[in-house]
Amino acid sequence: MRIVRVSLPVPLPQLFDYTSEDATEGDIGRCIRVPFGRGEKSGVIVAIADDSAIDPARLKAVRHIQREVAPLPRDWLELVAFVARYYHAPPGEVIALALPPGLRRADAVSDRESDPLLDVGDVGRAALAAPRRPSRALALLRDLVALGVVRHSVARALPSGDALADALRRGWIVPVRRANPADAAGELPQLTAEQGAAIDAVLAAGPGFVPWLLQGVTGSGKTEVYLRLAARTLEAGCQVLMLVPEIALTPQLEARVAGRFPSATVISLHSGLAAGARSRGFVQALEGRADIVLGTRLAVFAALPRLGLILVDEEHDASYKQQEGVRYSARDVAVWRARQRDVPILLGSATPSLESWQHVRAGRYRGLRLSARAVASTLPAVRRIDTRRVRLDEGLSPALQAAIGERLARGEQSLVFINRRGYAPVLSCPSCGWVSQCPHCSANLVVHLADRRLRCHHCGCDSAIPRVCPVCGNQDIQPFGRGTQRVEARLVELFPGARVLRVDRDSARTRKQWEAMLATIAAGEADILVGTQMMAKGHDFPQLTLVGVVGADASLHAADFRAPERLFQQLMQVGGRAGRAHLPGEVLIQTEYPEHPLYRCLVRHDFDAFAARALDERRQAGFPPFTHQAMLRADAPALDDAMKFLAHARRLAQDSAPEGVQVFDVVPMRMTRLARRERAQLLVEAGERARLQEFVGRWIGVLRAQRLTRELRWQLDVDPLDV
DNA sequence: AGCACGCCGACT
DNA sequence: GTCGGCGTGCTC
Repeated sequence: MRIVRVSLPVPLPQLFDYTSEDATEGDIGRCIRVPFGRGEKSGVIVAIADDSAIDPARLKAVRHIQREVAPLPRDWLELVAFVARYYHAPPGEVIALALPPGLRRADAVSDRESDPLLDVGDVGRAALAAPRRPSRALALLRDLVALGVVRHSVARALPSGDALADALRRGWIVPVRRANPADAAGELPQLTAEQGAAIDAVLAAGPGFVPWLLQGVTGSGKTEVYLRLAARTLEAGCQVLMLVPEIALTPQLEARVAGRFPSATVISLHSGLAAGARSRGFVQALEGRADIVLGTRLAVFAALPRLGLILVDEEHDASYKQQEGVRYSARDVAVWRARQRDVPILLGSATPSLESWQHVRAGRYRGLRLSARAVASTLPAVRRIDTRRVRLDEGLSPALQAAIGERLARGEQSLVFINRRGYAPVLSCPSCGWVSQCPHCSANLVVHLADRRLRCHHCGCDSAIPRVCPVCGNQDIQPFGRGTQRVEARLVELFPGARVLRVDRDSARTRKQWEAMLATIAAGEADILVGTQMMAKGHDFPQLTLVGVVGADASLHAADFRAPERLFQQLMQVGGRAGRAHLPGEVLIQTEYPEHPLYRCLVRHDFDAFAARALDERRQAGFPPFTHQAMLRADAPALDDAMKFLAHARRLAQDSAPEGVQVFDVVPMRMTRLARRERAQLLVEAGERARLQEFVGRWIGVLRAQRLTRELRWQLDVDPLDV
């Protein structure tokens, strides 16, 4: 009789012990079902022992150990334990987030049979090409079993008759993705000198852990560098983990990777997948059958026995940070993982995060540069339009209008970038001062004229646009300010013959709509685009030669110390959309502060100067990356309750805070009210990460033991992005 | 987190 | 006399 130590998805920091007749060390890492309280739960075995600190009478027996799937390897359990430790989350919660939900259930075999977990590989492809006579199919299936391509249990479970076709229809057997013949036949693009140098540098450094930051301007061919390095990794028999910010926005990348490696198994992992597909992909990675795992932040938790290289594309992107539950940064976890597994990691971006940039300056990461565009000859010309002394027409300056007119005459595309969707950010009554406030949030309801609604962009609540002022009855209520819809409407009036296309979260709600829009733009069936930051993310629009930036000044004076970094990144990314292929691009930035250093750096495409300056400011102000932060947030229906809890937490912190750890004041959050709850926060900061970690660990332990009033909730955010 | 137990107000 | 509110406490 042995003791199995189990991590369960409950918000408790400890492990739970159970008895088992037959458990062995080989079961460590296996999914398990155990009785828990009145019911039953699934977890993961993290250790096997001979005795337990718990009274033997209280120990319950294991229900079922999932032995059909390979156990999760040690390094995966260590990774999960690290994330739990670093982000101060219960280990079981981290496992719940890292494992596909379908897999964790660990039910009996019947469950697995409905799950398509198999991949027929090369042999399977041959089998599928064979005539589909039932007897022949069954014989082939027997061969596949013999070759170890298909599992016995599943092969046995197949009904007789047209077995193979049936298995395929039910998804028990999944054919390997067909190679894109065009890509496989086509020659590889010629590398630029810089691309070649970057690849050589990474290869020369060998297979061990080296963190690289690849800084490459838009269009410089970062993806080609990733693909060449991936190819070398595959040749060496290793797996590649490639993280991207949002897979929905990058359908071409998926196709490009799959097309480039026709004989490799490429799987994608993201939250949009159906349970079966996600489990299947995870198991393929875990059993070493997947060669390339391409995915969003959750893919950083894929188990990869042959891992040889990690790639993080657009490493500065905020979507790598999970903003609820366990608030981990997939980019940071990826770096830890590369070190743990002693493999190289390449972080790529045109506009690196200041954190990664500072790592290069300090010599902790090695820098690589791609400063020349691989296809177009030059970077776009960036110009400022001083809007202090010009008359704007719905936000559009005469110079921008003229530039759009020129593009129309030449048959080229223009993009007006305005990072605010809807028609106008607020509806207001000029006579009594009423504004359209959200009843649940400290935010204004945005006017959506397209579907005649007032909508809150934070809680989603929605109401009809009133005809008269709800307070004084004034009939002359006005939308103030402007968003994409309003600019779109004006552009239609100004350029009657032009095809104006609005691209924002409202017009491209689904992946299908988004892809349709990309196709429309690529086919040249739109002349003027009006778009939000959706348009800034890595897409090539060969006919786009003008980007006009409207309303950027707003973020110049934002309270958040990261606002300038985000603005610069965004403008550089969206500017990069202009002028690829053979047409030179132009970026026009409307501003009332043409001499602002941020814009001056932008005009020169000088990320380095911007970063150096921003980092100096951060050093002087004592902000990250020169200090390390953890944020405690609380929310309740009434602000006072949240503030009181945090004040209590603050007293506890001050009692135990060591030297070098600074505890700030409790303050309401900038957007205090969100969805009927009021929120406050408490910042803790330290010069040394380890010191902060150690202190926060003890502090959170004490906080967990506090009893709370019913409606109060709190969470901890290590390395918060918004402060 | 669930999910029990447990002790006080408005209903068949 | 009961249904049901959510405070409190436990889960190997």
